[in-house]
This record gives sequence, structure tokens and C-alpha cells, in this order.
Amino acid sequence: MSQNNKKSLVDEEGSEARGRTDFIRTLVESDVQSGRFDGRVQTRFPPEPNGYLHIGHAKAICLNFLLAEESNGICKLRFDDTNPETEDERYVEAILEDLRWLGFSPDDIHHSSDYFPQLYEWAEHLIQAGLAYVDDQDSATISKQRGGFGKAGVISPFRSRSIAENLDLFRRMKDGEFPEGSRVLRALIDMQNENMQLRDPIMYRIRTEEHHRTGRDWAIYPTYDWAHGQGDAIEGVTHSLCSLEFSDNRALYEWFLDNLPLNRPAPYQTEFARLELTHTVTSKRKLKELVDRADIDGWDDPRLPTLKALRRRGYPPSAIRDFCSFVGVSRTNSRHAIELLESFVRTELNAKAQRRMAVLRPLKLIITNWPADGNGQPVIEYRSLMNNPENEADGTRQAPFSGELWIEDDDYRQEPPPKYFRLSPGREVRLRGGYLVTCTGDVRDDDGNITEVHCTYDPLTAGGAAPDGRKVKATIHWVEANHALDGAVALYERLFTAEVPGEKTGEPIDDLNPASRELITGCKFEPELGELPNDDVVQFERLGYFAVDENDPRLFHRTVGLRDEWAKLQQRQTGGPQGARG
RNA sequence: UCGGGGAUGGUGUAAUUGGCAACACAGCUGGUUCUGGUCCAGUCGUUGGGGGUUCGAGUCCUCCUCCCCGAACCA
Repeated sequence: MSQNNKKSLVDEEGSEARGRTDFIRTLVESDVQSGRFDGRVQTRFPPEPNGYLHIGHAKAICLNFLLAEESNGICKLRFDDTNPETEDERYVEAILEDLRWLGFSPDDIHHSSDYFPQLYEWAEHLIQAGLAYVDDQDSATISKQRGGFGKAGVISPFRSRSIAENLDLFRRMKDGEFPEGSRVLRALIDMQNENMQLRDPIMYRIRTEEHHRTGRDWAIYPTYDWAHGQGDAIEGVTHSLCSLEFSDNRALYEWFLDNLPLNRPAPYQTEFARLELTHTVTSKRKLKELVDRADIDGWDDPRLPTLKALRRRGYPPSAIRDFCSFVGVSRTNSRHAIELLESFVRTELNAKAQRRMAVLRPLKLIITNWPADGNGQPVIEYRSLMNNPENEADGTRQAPFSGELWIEDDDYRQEPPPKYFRLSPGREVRLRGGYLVTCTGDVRDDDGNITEVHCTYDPLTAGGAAPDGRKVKATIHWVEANHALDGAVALYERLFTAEVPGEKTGEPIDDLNPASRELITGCKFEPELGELPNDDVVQFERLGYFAVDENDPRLFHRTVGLRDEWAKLQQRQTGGPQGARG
């Protein structure tokens, strides 16, 4: 086909690193080239406001919005609110907020409920055309008559009603004359079709529940199938993208649109595989089950894959977007390693996050030859530290230093294991940005617990470099003891121990990681922490990236840890759990 | 059981549409480094299986196997 030539031309001119293409982009591109929809591209993101957005939605959001952007098209947001029993306004607000946070702004916002009048009119149109009928049977009967896989359905005794009777009954359904569950409107298609979706699907059901937007204006509500494609058509959507499980619904999507008096080319549906991650779940039902448990803090518990949780945990929206673009879109069911997402988070944060020092499990370090002032107190000296070695422009900060410091508990071992480079008697290490110190021993209490580590420092090594050029194998972080801020830190591990939660028993809960959250109190932070820009994520050197809690300025959530060669080494040596830094 | 969809390294995605299997994550080895971080280099696959077409197959044909989705008045 001659389209190919044109396509490669476009590609050559196209933006540099865009590069990535996929079957959907190829499809859209070819529609643009062929002039289908007059070259227009319009997509939509259609969440049902019955829950919070999660990482899986992020993929659909990125796909729809980016695709539109790349094609000079538009992407609208549509709340698919056709079921008054499950939907709520608070979800509408939350979805709006999450979308904004992710960095997308819809070209317009609609609700399926906006189309109730049009949908009703079209339903009468189908009745008039003999393509829809009112069925008086109950749910169980209809379900039984639908047949099964490889088993034909049975025709409803009400299928042959006259148009006039159907019209009358349908109007009375709308007027609220009948109780819930007593009647439905069905499309008259084919009870023998091997595609179950086409066996006279339900278009309307009677609901007495109040709708969060239309109140009690309506007694009947359209089903997903009867609302979705029509909403697309009304809005002028060209490419309706949804997940794989709707593949069989496509035939119905097309049937409805084919039988309606549309004034422009009908949109068409294309399915893609939804995003799933290892060690977590994204189904609304399973998520809710977790939230209902006492040990999960709510929909924004940082261990959850909801967008609000990821936000609270410090995941940069750009990292989520990059991740979604990178994993691309295909029709293969798969589950991406959560490590990949984390690597995008690290890449982003490594470049952007300012460095600070924090000691999670403090151990006192005394520099025995450090000078004292007139009152016998250690002299305080200010050391200059780089805010981010990856980004000179971030400048430096001053941190107090003295002969009385907090260091990390596991940065000292009286008897160092093999390959242990940190403090141990006789060993010299660098205190980051401070001095080279040599360990002289430790002090213990009556129970034999280490209470202090003693060192001497080399006054010639201010800043951390030795004039004689000698090297040390380790640089450790510290916080000056008299200026330290106290606080707490929450460490997070995988929510589920299994890569595929519930794979063995069918119940994800069975694979819940009992140690998914560890709250450490009594942490020591460098004073500069108090002057951090709001909701910024910092790197605590050698520990990982941390986000301040929105309500408690002295509580930090670990976004993600740093890669930790030492922990890996230890794990291999002992076969045991990771080091204290986790 | 019927219909629809899928299968490429440890993982996920790609392959100019029939032309030397690429990228990333993870792993491993080494180097650099005032973070055991970052960075750099190297290493790790005969594309689910059989048969066929072809000079040439991940790509086309055929048979088989395995996996996912579908029988809500949910979306």
C-alpha cells in the first residue's frame, strides 16, 4: 500500500526520541493517512466514578492523552456514570485530582449521564425499528435462557411483542411505574450467536437508587454496552480504546452504532492489554478488600498502587508517565516487574532530589581528639555539602559538625565480616564532607550493648580529602548530635510476597507481606531538613529517597531505596535477610 | 464444550512488514567515584513444539501444545 511511503516520510520528520510505536499508533496513523474521520483523532479516558485511579489507569490515561497529542487530536474525560448504585461524587473529585497530578488536562469533561435523554430517544428509535423489546422476565430467567458456551440460547416469550406495546411499556418503565428488576429493555439481535454479547443484551434496567448527578430524574439506567459507544459517538470520538476483556463487546458496540442515525462516521473500538504489576493487585475489588483491613491505612496508604498512594509515597508523576510510555501497549497479557517502575522512579529522583543526611538507627560516635570550647562543649564547625552531585546548580548547604555525632548503627562492627568496609576498631573511614576518622574502640553498658563508638580525627582532612592522598574504602553519613532533629521514618517493602498475589490459593490476601511496612522512630535528621520545599522528595544519603508526610513534617515515607550492593553481598553470604538499611 | 485473543532471554517490550534478533529492567564480571548511589565497559536468547514454502522465516502456510477473556439487570 502506498500509505507506507507517506508513513516513513512522517517518521523521518517526526520528533527525535518519540521512536516508540505500537499497533494502536500504527492504526491511528493509517486512519489519518487514509482520511478516515477526515483526518481527525479524538480519544477519551472513561473511568467509572466508583473507585480511585491506580497505576493501571495511568497506562490508559497516558495512551489516550499522548496519542491524541501526537496526532494533533483531542482527548476528553468522560465519567461513565451509568450505575447509580456504585458511583459517587467524591470519586469524581478524586479522579480529577489524580489526573491533574499526573500532568494531564482533558480538553473537555463529560458524563455518560449527560446523554441519558439522547440515549432514551435512540432506544425508542430501536424499538420503532423492531430492534429492541421489553422483557418482563427476571434476571435469573433471562440468564438461564441466554444459554452457554457452545449452547444456543432460548428466545424470550416477550420477544415478539408489538412495537406499540414495547413503546408503551418502555415509556412506563421510564416513568417509574414498575418496580426494580421487573422489566428490562433488550436489544433484539440473535439468541444463537456464538458471541454471548449478542444474545439480546440488556440495554436498560430499572433502578430506584438516587444517581449522584441526575438525582431521581430517571427510573431506568442504560447499561455499559448501551451507553459507551453512544457516548463516544456523541462526543465525536474516533478511536475508542479499552482493555482486552471488552473484545467480545466490540461486535455489540458496532451493532448499536450501525443501527443508529448518526451524522458522522462511527467511532470504533480497539482493545489492548491492561497494565499489571508484580507484587501488587489492581483490581478494584481486591484493593477494596485491602483497604477494609485494619493494617492498611486507607486508599492512600503508600503501599498501594493507587495514584494517591504513589503520590503520598513520593513517586514523581513524570516517572509514572515515562514508565507507562516505556512499557508501551500490546495485546499480550503480562505483568511488569515492579522493579522496572522503581528504576524509573530512581532515575528521576537521582537527577532531581536534593541530598540530605539522616540516621535511622542512631549510634553515638565520639571523636576523642575533637576540640572543646570554653564550657567544655565540643566546638561546632559548619561543613559545606553538595545538595546534589548530579546537579551543580542545586548548590551547597552548611551542616553543623562536631566531635559528637550520630551514625548509623550498622556502620560500626566490632568484628567486621569479610568485605565490610565501614567502621571497626583500627579502621579509617570518611565522614561524608567532614573528616577522616579512625576507630579506636567502643563503649558498652552493663548489658554489653554498644553505647558509643570512639574515633580520632585527622585535622588535616577537613572536607574529607587527605593531603597525602591516602584513600579510605568507605564514606559514611552522620548527623551532629546537638543539632539533630528527631523524627520517624516509614520503610516499605512489597505489599505481597508473591510476584502474582493469590496465584497459588486464589486469594491474594494469603500472600500479603506481614512486614510490608516498618515504622522507625527515634531517627535523627540534619537541621537543614526544616527548610525543604514543600512535598519535595529528598535522598537521604546511602538510604534512599524519602517523601515528607503531608501532615507530619517529622515523618518521612521511603519512596524507594537505593541500590545496595552491600545488602546484596550480605544476602549472598548469609542467605539471610538484608542489612538494617533494607 | 463454543467464540474471541495471545505465546520472542530471568522479566517486559521491539524487529525497516521475508533479510545479521534491538532496548530496558534484573543478574553476573570488572572499572570510576567523598553515597557499597550515580556513571562506564563486558556478559547473559538459535523467537512454545512438529512439519512445510523460500536463496533466506520471529515474521507466510499447516498441525499441535499451553495461557488469557467471555454465559452480571457490573464496567
